[in-house]
Amino acid sequence: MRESFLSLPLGNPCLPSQYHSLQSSPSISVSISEPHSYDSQDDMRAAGYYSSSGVRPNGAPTLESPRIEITAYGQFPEDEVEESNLPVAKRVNSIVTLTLPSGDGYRDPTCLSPASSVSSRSGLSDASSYESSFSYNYDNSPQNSPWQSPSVSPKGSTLALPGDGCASGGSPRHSPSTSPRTSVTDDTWIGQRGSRPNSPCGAKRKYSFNGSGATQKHFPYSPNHSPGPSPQTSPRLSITEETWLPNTNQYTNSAILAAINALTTDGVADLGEGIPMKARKTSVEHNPTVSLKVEPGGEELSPRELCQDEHPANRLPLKKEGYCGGFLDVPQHPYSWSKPKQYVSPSLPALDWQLPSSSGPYSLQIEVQPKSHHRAHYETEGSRGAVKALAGGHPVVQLHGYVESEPLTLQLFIGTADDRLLRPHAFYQVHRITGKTVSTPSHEALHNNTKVLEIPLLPENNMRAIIDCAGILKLRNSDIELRKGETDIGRKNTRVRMVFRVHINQATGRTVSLQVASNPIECSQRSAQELPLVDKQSLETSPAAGGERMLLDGHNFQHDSKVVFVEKAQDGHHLWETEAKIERDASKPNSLLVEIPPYRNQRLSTPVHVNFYVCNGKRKRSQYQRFTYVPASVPTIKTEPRDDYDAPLVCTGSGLALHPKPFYPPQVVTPMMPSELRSCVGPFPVNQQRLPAKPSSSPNASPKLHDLSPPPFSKCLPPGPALPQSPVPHVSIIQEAPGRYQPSGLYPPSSCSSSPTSQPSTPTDASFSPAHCLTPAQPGSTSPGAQQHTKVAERGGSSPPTLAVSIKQEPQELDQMYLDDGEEVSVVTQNDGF
DNA sequence: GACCTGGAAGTAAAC
DNA sequence: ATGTTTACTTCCAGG
Repeated sequence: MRESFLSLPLGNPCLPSQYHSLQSSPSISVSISEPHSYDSQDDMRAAGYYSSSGVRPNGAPTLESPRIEITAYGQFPEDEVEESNLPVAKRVNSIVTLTLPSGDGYRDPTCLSPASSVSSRSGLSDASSYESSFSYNYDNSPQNSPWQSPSVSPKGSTLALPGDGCASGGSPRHSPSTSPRTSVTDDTWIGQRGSRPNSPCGAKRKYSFNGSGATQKHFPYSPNHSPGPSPQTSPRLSITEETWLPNTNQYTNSAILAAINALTTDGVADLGEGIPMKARKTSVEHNPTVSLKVEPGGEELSPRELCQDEHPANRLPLKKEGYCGGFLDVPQHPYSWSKPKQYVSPSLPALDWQLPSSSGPYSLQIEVQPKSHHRAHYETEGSRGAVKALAGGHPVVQLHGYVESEPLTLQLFIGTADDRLLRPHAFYQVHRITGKTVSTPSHEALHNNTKVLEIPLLPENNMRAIIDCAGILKLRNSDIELRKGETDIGRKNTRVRMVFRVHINQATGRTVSLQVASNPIECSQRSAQELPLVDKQSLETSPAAGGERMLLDGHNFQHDSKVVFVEKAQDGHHLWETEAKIERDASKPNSLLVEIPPYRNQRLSTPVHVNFYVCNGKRKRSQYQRFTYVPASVPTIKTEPRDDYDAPLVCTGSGLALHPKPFYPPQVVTPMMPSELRSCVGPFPVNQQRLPAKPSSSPNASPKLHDLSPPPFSKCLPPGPALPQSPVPHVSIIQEAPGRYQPSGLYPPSSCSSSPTSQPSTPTDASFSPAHCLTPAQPGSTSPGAQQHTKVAERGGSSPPTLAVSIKQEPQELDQMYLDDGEEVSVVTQNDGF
């Protein structure tokens, strides 16, 4: 049973001090503050992602615009938001009051579910975990994230209401079938889940049994959750909303405002946000986030349990599971955690900040990359296991250069893998895996609606962790898209990256934050089976004359696969495109032997960066891969080394370097400031810049779209350039103990500014402002633009009008989407410019 | 019996 | 407005 979730505003109690306040009611206060400090960063993040929108209204001002919207104040974006939606008072009370008895609750859950859902199962598990877990309170979050609940609930809810299932939801949605989404509010909730499900109610599905039937199946889930019958009951449900509310309270003021709206909405309805549906949903969803599970007993979390996340906002409930999971050994257990936690400072950089992978003596590296494909599981499914490594086993992450005796906490969350700056993925959440097969202890925490898995990094293990405890949960697109601030589209947005972070406290009182992102991971069943994917290319460069053969290693290559080389202008316009010859006889499902086509201009004085992709048909393209034509005199370079290219970047860590593949655009890089830097800066930049083409990068993306997009780079922040490589180190964010980040230096505030805007800061974050800026690096960074956009657009953006507009269109192809993003970028730029 | 998986049916959204 | 295709979710079943 899950039980109810309580909302936890807090999230992670762990950090007492800091967070506490939050928890208590912190939120509110927090929020307030945020505004001030608000660095954009945090907010941005928070906002961005989550709900933000609601928030914005409030404080945003500062940030302003664009991004701000998103932000809500609270860091807890989602939660907040949602919460916010609720009026504060209400919330609290509401909690009580609100409780949506069943229906809503459920729905909310749904909403939540999305996010939450994530957990949902997890949640379940969580719970268990918690239990097992022990120690830490972290969050107790009840399920962790509210999210979970949602999921469950949704269905459950539905179930519950058999008849209406939906009904319960009452809401409109109910008609589940109908268009769930439409009605955002309730429906949404309900509906959402339902959405497909809708069917549930009406649904087509056969499953249904009894009348209500439809849902029943859901139960299954619920089963997990609560089998419960009472649909309503399902813990989740209750939890959700109610929970949320309460929690919410804690959250930010802005949130409150939002909440109010939301609440008012009603719970209704919409308040004003104008964004009815989404908003509500959002709110709802958010709420979920917030909520914690209580029931279970202990699980609930005490506030303390909540983990402390950095941002208050972030802190949401966590799951705690114990280490248990694995057996293991692990010395690590609880204790270790605790220590680590210490490190965590309240003001940790928002998850969407770009951080370097190395700084000074420290270097966070992914020793073993995850496989390029990992089918994520839905809340309605059972876990599909932990992400594995290409060669078997699991990804491995290690912090080099750390000689202290204190253990640290390695954070892991699921980030985006598009062309934009790295940020938490709205449609995927990390899922904690426990069991006999798991040797690494971990526990979940929520940061602004983003689940973060915290794993101990122990000196005795050489600060090396085997990531066998992380799965990936897919949230329903309909649930996420309904969120107020969410502008991203889930459709075809199925690539993610595992993002690892570590925060190192230094004697000086500062905290060095490092981040590394893995190679992209395709998470959809279909994409994994059908889309061609290039894991490795034997050549990175070639003389303009071409003619050399390049071996591509990857997946899903077909006899009729084509390899297309493309050159795009920064603005996305196609400058050149040609199909390379493939030696069919030498090609296999996992490899293609390609003859490098001659470049359009045989007289090169400088290297020219182009892209190529493998195409299995109109809509089945791999991501863009980088390739460089060099003047005849320049020797070609073999790919593997990739580092070459990326090297600098690499440092940063994210796997960029490695990525043989696709470039991700900046994003890949993103992890680190570097990326940005890159973009802006010299060497890489160049490449990257070209890469920009990437936008199109998405191979898939239709060129056309790309074209539209403005050149990302242009936007690069000015500053960036200067820093070029060193960047990394500098990039790293250092925050003072107090919690605020200071830029290590490099980044000019200016850039920050942009970022801020773009991102919504979270309340907590606020504190950082300046420093964050750094992080934000993104902002400026070339990609930045994109990133910003991203955020803006995606998250929340309030963004600039422009962005706002753009919003979720389906990308014909993801790439395109991203490309579109590019557009956003442009917009962003504007924003930046204000 | 729980957890993983792979495969695929059913549904909704995009063309 | 309708039919087709594509992508997303939910189920099912086997290991």
